[in-house]
Amino acid sequence: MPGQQPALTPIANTTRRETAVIAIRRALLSGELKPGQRVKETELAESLGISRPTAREAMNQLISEGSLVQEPYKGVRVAVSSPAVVLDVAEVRMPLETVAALRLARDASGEGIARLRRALDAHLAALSTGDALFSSRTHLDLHRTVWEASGNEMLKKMWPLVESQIMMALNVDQGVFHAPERDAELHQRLVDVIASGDEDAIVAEVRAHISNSAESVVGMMREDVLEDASPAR
Amino acid sequence: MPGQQPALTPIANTTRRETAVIAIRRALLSGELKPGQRVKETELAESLGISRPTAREAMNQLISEGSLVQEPYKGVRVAVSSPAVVLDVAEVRMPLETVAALRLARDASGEGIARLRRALDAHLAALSTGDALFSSRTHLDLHRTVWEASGNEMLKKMWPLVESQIMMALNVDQGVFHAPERDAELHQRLVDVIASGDEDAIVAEVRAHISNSAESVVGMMREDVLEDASPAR
DNA sequence: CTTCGCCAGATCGTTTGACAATCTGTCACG
DNA sequence: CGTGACAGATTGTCAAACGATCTGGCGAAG
Repeated sequence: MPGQQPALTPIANTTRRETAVIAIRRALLSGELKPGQRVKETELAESLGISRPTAREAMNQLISEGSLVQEPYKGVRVAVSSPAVVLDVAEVRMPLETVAALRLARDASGEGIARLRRALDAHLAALSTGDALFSSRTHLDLHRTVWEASGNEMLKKMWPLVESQIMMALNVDQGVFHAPERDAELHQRLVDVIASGDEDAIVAEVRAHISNSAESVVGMMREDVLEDASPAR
Repeated sequence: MPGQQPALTPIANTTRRETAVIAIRRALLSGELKPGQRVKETELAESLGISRPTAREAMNQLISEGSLVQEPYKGVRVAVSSPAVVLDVAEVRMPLETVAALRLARDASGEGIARLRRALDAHLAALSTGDALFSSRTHLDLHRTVWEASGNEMLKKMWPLVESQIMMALNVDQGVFHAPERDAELHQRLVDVIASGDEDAIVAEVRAHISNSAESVVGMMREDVLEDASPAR
């Protein structure tokens, strides 16, 4: 692993299906597609200006990632999270993101940490714009960098599943309360601890980061239930 | 969670796509489809007696699970494992399967342990038939039971990704050496330790089970490379 | 009033057929 | 030998049609 990016990278084919997947993801992240909402092939195809089979393929991909949920013959809906699921995700994320972070910390080339620093810079910049949608994306990018830069192929394969769950949690976060300064501090600290190489500290920080985040989201969800009669929702 | 299975369960629709997925999985597990082998839509459709789009959907699902690998416009191949990947999978499996096993052990209803016992019985019975393919399937069933009976929704979602990697490892195992008695002993012990409720022992046993299995497969792969000139391959 | 059966409409699942897009290999020419 | 053109193979996409399934509404019977 030479740890250097080639100056010229191959131009990748982008299929219309992939473009559709990206568009749907954007709609999910922005809240245009809402939890529980019905997603019909024909409508989606028309909205995106693609054929129905292509829409279907894009939907199938997001179904496999967990952002959409399908029942045969009954259609597709946007996945809905719940406090129990958020806690399940956190339970799985803690050990996995710890594995990833430890691999980053142990990588003598420092390439992974450098990538993580860049992702942090981007996230901090996004937070300072006050644009919640933009910073949600950089937030996801930051965590994805932890998983991908770990170099563990299995973690890379698993990331899309995890991302879709985090995306749902971020939607809850955005919808209720947003604290950019707090977010910046937490992620700055996470990256600093990983870069420190102190493995015990990394284990503890990753755990706390994820656990606190999940508890926060669960708390917001439970407040949502209490004020479910709100006309704004 | 009442912990009881209803006497009558809804009749599930099985789409042709799902039937095709199952058939392809069987071909992968049996070795009919070999690592690195090209899988063409038109041929697969003809072999399975389905239309090309349906074959395409089945393939896409297996691509998302990791059993098949796709490059746009260049086609699909059966995924190939490698020592590095096997070790990556083990690194991820150890904490996750530990989480699952601990949840099983902590479940006061004992339902998960009962399911696991049933899966073990099935696996032991399969091993005693001497049919390697059949026992590969029950082996996968047993580990899938650990993940699914844990009750963690995220683990359930992740299982297909893990299963496809284990399936590749089992193919290596079958192709080289098979030790039913050893297999039976290892899985009997794993289940017994989980059922014992001794959490430290569970952590250690799951770790050893997965780690030793991975090292064994890696060893076989490396022997394969050494004798790669063998005409039987 | 309740329950059941029937039917229509909507949508998903699948098939057929065609064409566009891309890749790969071969051949001819400079 | 290198380059460009072309053909063939396969994938990606589209259009259209039909089969399969589900859901809701309505009328009839008890």
